[in-house]
Amino acid sequence: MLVRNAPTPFHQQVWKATKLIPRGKVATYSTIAQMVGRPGSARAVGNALNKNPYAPLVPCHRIVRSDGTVGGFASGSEKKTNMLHSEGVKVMNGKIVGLENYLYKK
DNA sequence: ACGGTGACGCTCA
DNA sequence: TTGAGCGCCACCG
Repeated sequence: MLVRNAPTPFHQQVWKATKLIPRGKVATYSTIAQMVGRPGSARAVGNALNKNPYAPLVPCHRIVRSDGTVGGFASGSEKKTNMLHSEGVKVMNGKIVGLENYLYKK
């Protein structure tokens, strides 16, 4: 069947790693990929967050790209930008200002 | 400095 | 079941 009614361990790790990000901090897809033990597969991370059944539970809006761009989000990148502002993260034109300042690393 | 392509894991139809 | 796409990143020319 290949149709997984249950999420894979990889997904679980992605959501867990995302929830580990403290408020006011952000992380890149690559960072999350390394946290889950799948470096170089940042695509799978983005896909997992997009399909994550715990959308309000997982702060997927804290996940940004390596260059600091918010990228694309399911609920609308503009809304995410607003949420990031509420957390104290400076975002300008869909891009994190001082990404390294807010970048969360393991 | 810039642009385009390859590549990984997972999901959808 | 198989084939193709995705919220990407890194490398190469």
